[in-house]
Amino acid sequence: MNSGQYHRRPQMESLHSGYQHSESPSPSTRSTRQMATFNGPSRMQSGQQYIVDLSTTPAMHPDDYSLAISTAMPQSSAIWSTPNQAPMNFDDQTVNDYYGYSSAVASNEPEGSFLRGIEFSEIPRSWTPYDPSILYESNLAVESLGPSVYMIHHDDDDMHRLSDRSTLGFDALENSQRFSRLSISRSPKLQNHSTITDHLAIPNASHFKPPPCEDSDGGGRSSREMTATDPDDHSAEEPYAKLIHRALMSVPSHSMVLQEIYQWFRDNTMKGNADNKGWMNSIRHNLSMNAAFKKTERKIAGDETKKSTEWVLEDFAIKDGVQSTTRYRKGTGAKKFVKSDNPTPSRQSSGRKGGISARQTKLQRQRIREERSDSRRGIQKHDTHQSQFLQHTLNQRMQRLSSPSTPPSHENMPSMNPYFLPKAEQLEVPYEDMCGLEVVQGVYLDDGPVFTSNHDGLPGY
DNA sequence: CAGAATAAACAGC
DNA sequence: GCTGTTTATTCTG
Repeated sequence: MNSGQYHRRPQMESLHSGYQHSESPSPSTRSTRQMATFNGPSRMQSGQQYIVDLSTTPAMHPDDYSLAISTAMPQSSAIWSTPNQAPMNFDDQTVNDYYGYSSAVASNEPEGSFLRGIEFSEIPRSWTPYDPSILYESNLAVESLGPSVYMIHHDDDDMHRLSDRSTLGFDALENSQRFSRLSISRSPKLQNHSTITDHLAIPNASHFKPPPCEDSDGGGRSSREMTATDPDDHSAEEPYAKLIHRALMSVPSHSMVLQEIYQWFRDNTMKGNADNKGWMNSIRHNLSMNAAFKKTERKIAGDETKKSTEWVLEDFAIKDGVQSTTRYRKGTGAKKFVKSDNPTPSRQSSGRKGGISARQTKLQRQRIREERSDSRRGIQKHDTHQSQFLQHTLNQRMQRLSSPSTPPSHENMPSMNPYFLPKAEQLEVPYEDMCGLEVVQGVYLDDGPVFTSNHDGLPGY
C-alpha cells in the first residue's frame, strides 16, 4: 500500500478541490442567500454536492478552509447512517431502545434531530462547521468535530458573538461541557491560531469538571484529562484510545483507514512525531483491543476486487467515548492473562522499555504542569468563583435527575455498551436510581453486547 | 490493582 | 513490508 496517498492535512480536507461559490436560492429556506457549493471528497459519489450557507458566516475568509453549515436543514427524512451500517431511523424507537445511543449521539432534542435530512454519505469526511455557535444552536455533538474545526480566524464580530454566549447563564453552563470539549480537543498543531476557548468568556468551561454521568471515561482520571486544565498539553495527556477516538470523531463518517489515523496522529499529536514507529504499533494495538473500534471492509469504488479496511467507531463509542483498552479486551471481556513463570528476555525487555517510557511521560507531564501552574496563578481567584457556580449547577442537574416528575432522558441515561457499567464509586447517583436498572451483568461477544438481568433471565433493560 | 505504554511474536496478504 | 491480533512486561497513580 502506498502510504503516501493518505497524506492529506486534515485542515485542508474541509474544502474539496471542487469548491465553488455562487449566489443561489437556498432550497431549504427559499430565500436568496449567499451559498457556496462544493463537491464532496473522494469518497463521495460523483454528482453529490454540498450546500453551505454563508449567511451565517459573514466574515468567512477565502483562505480559511473552515466552512459554515446551514442551520436551516430540511426537515425531511430522519436518517442516521454510517458507511458501515444499515441506515438507522431515529423515529424507530425499537432501534434506539436497543442501544440507547443514537438519538443522544447527536442531539438533546427529544426526537433526536441531528443532521436530519442529510445522509452521512453526503457529508464530506471533514465536515467542518465554521462557527461554533452553530453547534451550540443546533445541539450538534461537539465530539464529532476534529481539531481542524477549531481553526477560526480573527474576526472581532465573531468573537464578540461568541463572547456574548457567555452571558446566557444557565443554558450556557448547561452546554459548558461542549465548550470544554472544544478546548480539550484543540490541536497542538494549531496553536498559532485563535481558538474558541481563547475567546470564550463563559465561566471558563475549560476549568469545569463535567458531571460524572457524562464523563466519557467514567473514571476520575479522565475527568482531569477532559477538563482540559491544560489544553495545550492534552495530547501528551490523552491515551491512545482517546486520541484514536478523537481522530475518528473528526470525520463525519467516524471511520478512517489506518494510514489516515497515522496521519491524524502526525498532524495532531506529539506521539505521531516520534522517531520510532512504536506509536504505530500502539495505535494498531489499541484499534485491535478496544471494542470501541470496529474493523470494516469497504469495496473501493470502481474496482470491486479491491477492498479497503476501515476502522469505525461503534455507536456507543460515538455517544459515550472510549474507555480503556486495557480494561476491555475484545471478545474476551475481562479475560485474565496468565503470567508465565519464565517470561522470555525479549518480553522482559519490552516491558521495561514501556515502563521507562511511561516514567518519562510522567516527568514530562509534571514539568508541563509546573510551568503552567506558574503562569496561571493570576486567575486562581476567578477559578474559585467558577467552581462554586459549577457546583450549584451540578446540584441542579442532579436534582432534576432524581426528580420523579422528570423521567431520565437519553442524555442522562447510562448507555448499555460493552464496556459494562461504570464503577459504582464513580457515580454520584446510582444507576438504579437514575434509570430503574436492575443489577446487570454483561458479556461482550463479537456480535455485540449480551446482558442478562438478575431475574427472569430477561434482558436487564 | 487498573490503566497505560511499549515491544514483540505471529499470521495473513 | 504492512496490517491486525495477541501476549507480555513494566511503570504509575
